[in-house]
Amino acid sequence: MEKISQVLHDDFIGKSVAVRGWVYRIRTSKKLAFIIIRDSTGIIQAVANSERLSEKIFSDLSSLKVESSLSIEGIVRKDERSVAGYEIDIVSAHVFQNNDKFPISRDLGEEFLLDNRHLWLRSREMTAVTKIRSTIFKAFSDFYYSRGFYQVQPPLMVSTATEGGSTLFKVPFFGDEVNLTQSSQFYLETFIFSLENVFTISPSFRAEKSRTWRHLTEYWHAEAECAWIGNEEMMNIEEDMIRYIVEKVLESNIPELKELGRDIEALRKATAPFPRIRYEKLIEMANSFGLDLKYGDDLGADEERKIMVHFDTPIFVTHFPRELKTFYHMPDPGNPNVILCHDLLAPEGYGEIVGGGERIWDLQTLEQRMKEYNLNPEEYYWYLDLRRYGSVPHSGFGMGLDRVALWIMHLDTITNAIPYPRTVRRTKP
RNA sequence: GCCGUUGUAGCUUAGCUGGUAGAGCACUCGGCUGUUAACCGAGCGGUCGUCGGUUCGAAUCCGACCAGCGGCGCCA
Repeated sequence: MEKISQVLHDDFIGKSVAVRGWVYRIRTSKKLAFIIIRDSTGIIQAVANSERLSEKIFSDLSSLKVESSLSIEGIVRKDERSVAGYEIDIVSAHVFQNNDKFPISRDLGEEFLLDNRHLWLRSREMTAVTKIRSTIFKAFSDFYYSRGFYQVQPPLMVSTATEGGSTLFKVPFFGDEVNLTQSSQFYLETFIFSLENVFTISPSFRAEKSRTWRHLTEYWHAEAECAWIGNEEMMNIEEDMIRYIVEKVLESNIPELKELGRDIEALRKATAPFPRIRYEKLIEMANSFGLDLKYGDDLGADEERKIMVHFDTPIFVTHFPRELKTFYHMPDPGNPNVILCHDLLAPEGYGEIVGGGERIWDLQTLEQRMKEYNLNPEEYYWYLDLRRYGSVPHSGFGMGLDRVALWIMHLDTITNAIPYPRTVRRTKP
């Protein structure tokens, strides 16, 4: 039994092969049936010729419908007339299931395809998306393993908030209540005292009623935390990591990128060095692009889009004003009104994909900041304990892998970048 | 939380100023072809989101309700 992509080579010409898969397209006539068969590796055209097959087999094959499953044996021929350039003359066939009409045909609406995502998953587009995601997820882990990081598994059910309490999902818990995690950062920080450098890929949940092209309520959060390093060094590592992911996709997924119509040269440009721009400089720059921002304004989706069409690579934006970020960020010793943090904005208008920076590691400063944010120190006793026993400078980041996938594939909405999107209005299929 | 929009066959849709519905895809049958999202002919398939109102007459106008979609904010 061969995989279809294997068969698409001159080595197989004239040889007998067996492939199995699903009917991708079928066209029939009295004497011939053209069946395009799909498996996980690709598509190939097979021809059933009534003169060479028994009447039974020919009529069985002719009556197949899209997505029927079968296996065939036949002789490979090079043929310009076939979609993939090669063709199999069917000698024998076995039909596993000749199904009823497949619900998905052409000219379909976005909503219908989302309702039928379990079936649409078989489409060439979704196959390309899921293959590229696989590369991205693997590349992320591989990168950190190669740097000597440990992968850790934080809890998903938690009793404390990381960002704001209003966006937490509450889940019943033995008569009590627990939250679904929004970020594993605090737990990752607990690991650095034994492992120093750690990462995780785990889901995060946000109960924000966001209805935008780049928000999911359940998304794949890639996070890392490193002992002994500061904001600058953290950015160096992230830059290498992003570049590694893009390179791996370019190495492994050119056919899939083409399938999605991705401008591959534009993606290749993203592997150049990433500019680092201080927040206040970025405001000036944005205004020179025609925006109207003042110091202290946060960057909205429109602003990020308008800024990022001017860059080929992602850019780091650093030194945000304190008020724009949450409590655990380290103030800049040179200017305590700004913090040692960074956002990474993806090019081609995609905007924020990473948020990170140096963490406050001094107990007093952290306690004071928590007071300013009205957080109860008792709930965070374990987080504060980290600053009591052998505290060290450290930095980390969180990256939305689905957003990275969205940008790398140049799709128009995040729901197309994940197989089963969970949004404020969708939990099916 | 705010703003905007849509609801007509399984799916994608046409239907302007009111005269009780047309098409493409899918499916079935037939024809034809080395076909490429094939093509040609026929068939199947719709109480036009729901309820109420105006009218001789409502998919079309009005009202209420229901459901869906898009964008912003929030963030990754």
